[in-house]
Amino acid sequence: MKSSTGIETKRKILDATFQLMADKGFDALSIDDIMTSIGRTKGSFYVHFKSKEELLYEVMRTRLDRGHDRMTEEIPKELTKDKCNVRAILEKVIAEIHAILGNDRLTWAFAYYHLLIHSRKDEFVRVWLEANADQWSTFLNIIVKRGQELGQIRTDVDTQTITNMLMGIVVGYDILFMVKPQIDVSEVYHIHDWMFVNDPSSKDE
Amino acid sequence: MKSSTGIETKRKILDATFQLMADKGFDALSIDDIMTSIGRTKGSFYVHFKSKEELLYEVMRTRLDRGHDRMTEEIPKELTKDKCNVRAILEKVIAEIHAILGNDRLTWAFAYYHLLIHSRKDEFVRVWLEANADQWSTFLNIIVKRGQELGQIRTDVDTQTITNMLMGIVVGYDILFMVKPQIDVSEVYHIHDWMFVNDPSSKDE
Amino acid sequence: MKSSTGIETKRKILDATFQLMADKGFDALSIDDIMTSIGRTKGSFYVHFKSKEELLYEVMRTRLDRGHDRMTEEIPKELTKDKCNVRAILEKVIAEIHAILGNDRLTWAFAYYHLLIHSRKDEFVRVWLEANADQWSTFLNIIVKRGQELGQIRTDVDTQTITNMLMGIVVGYDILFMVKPQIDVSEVYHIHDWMFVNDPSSKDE
Amino acid sequence: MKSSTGIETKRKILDATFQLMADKGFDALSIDDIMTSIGRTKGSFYVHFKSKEELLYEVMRTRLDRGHDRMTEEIPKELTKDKCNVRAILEKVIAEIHAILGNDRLTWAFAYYHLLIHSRKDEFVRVWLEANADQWSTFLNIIVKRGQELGQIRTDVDTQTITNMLMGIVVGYDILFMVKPQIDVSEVYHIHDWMFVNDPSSKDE
DNA sequence: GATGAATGAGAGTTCATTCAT
DNA sequence: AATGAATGAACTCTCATTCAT
Repeated sequence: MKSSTGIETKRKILDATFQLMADKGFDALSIDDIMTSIGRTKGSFYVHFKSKEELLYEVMRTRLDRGHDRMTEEIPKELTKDKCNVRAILEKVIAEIHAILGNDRLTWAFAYYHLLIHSRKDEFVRVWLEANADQWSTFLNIIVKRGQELGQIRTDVDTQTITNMLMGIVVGYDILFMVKPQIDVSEVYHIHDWMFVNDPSSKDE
Repeated sequence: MKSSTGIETKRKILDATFQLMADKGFDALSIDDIMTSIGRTKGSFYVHFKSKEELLYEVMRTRLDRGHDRMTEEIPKELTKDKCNVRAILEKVIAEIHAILGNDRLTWAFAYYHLLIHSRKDEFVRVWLEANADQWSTFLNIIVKRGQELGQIRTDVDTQTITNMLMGIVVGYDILFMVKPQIDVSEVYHIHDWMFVNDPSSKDE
Repeated sequence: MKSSTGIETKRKILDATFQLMADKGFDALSIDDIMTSIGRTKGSFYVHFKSKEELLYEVMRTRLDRGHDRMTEEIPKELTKDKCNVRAILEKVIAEIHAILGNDRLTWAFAYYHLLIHSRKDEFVRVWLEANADQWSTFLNIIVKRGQELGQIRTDVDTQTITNMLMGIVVGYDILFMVKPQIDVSEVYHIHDWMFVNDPSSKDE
Repeated sequence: MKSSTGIETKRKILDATFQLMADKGFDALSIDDIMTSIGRTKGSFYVHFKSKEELLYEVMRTRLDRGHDRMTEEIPKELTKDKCNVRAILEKVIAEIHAILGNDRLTWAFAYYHLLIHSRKDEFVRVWLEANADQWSTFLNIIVKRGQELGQIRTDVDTQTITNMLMGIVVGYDILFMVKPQIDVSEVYHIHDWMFVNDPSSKDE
């Protein structure tokens, strides 16, 4: 097993790290754990990464950054349409997030909270997390504002506040889910009953 | 300072651990860190605790369990009153939580998420967290149900779902607060605009 | 073997390091080597030193700094005497150095040259070495100048140049000694035949 | 730059190693350092050398052995002349050494002392160093003896002792120069004032 | 000739834990 | 109740060396 593609091994390391991170957290995860799990030895880790820290950054870049980009292109286009259904769009967004997370939901949640904790001692991670949150906030803010303009979303609450609550409840459910995996995450859709006005087409799920 | 009450030192250790946990997390926190911070030496730690693990459990017991008890006695009494204002009660509950957290808000949040992560590898912690969540859930569920009975809280959404959303949004705001400490946590009160029906007395703060 | 005096173990580490340094050099010397040689385990090294680097500095401080101090007190007093024999004084100085080195001559030489090499990458060591050389230079310069004043040392060569040659030949012989341990280091005394003028009482050892 | 002459690359490796040795020492120098510095990769090192050890020997052979050969042919011829000026010859020898060292003086010095230290654990290096010293000693001894025969060099000191002091002071100045690069190495010529008798044409540089 | 992925031994360092004092 | 020396396992990282390509 002397030779394999560098890129392939690197990808395996990134994937394994992401999976294992959720279990033990990044700090408690040893390079030995990672490399053993992909059938390589400790020493060869450093062929692909300069340090464990670099590995973390790469995991964030390749794993957590993606997904967001996929949506920020189409959604804005749909919003500009004259007769658009903001609630439908928002549900699509959330559904797509769910799709991305898929069965890895818990893994993602743990990975994220590990980052959160890691951010305390790592400026780079802290900045990245905040930027990431800002991206989502900006993105959702656009949707909410459009909903208010079209008279579909209530206007008695400030746009940014609604955005914050939207984000808050989504991540909040993640936490509940971490504590009680049997919880029904789709309940989160009920927030729509509250933020959208006179909505005859009842929701499902 | 060679001799002091055992109980006093033990309390100091518990307090210091809680404070330091927020910064570095429980795992990254060394016994040396803790003992140095209270002016004692590493060796004497084991006079008070059998292991680092036991320390964690004691922190949870003495720090995180309390607060809850303080409320679960008075609130139910108020709820049984004929003409009670459920919204006012709920706001009192949240205000009281805020009071408990006080300036340690971030500390609490980090401590909690450390536990969350720790729960992955520690059955004891996992069970405790779930029990803790259940306590709160049960407690809030009672309030919400009473609100619905009195016609103060909307009934088109299931009692437990409203409870879950209530909890979700509260913890969700904590997360947002961890990422962006400049966020206004009191926004969370707006959820009341949504769950309570025809409420003329506008909210505050 | 759980308990011993900290100071005792620390001294053992310093001594062992000095001895072993001569063999393998400081870099090639592992902490395991040192601790095993004194019957302790690697981990306990860090009870006494913060790092391997600190160990090096302490070795320099406690080993290489001493000796010099012993002389710089008496010699100057002797020099101020009206009828002093500078050659005798100089020979005493060199004899005393030899006495300090004793059977550890090779060890000292190797330790010193390891430092020399280490100085390339360690500012602290570089500065220390230069300061150490300056001390000796200043010390010898005083002796030589006094000898010239008294008409005992030739004045056709600059004071500092004589000092430099004196130092040069002493360390030079150390090098020769490293390459060929059978060389007779006491030959170095012949330099006196050259620097001192009309000296009837010839001398070799 | 995929393919080049093997010999060319080998020479590059030898040169780079010599240069880099002075900075970090041979042990601290990694094969990666060397190969990167010449724009090749680690793996190809083993096309040219069997091991790192072999590299060291080759550096010694090709770098440190030369220079000596250049002189040992002409000088003896000059010495046999009836009316030869031994002092002039000796100065020529030293000047030539200086020329060989050139601006690499410090590099040579460090490289040499690394070897010195390396000799402790490597029989081959030890033997080579001793042979090298013997060569120089023999060579200088011939010059000194001839100077004594011609009455140009003092005879009150043993031939070999003068030779040793000559070597000692030359290498001694190298050490001083390592510690204090601002020192004037040409001072070393003053030893001639001492070993040569009634020399009217004084000399400094 | 050159590449670069992989290896495995060993480095310095940290740390929970033990125990004689 | 407190100390601090000692332990040993685990960690991140380095590096000479091998080998399929």
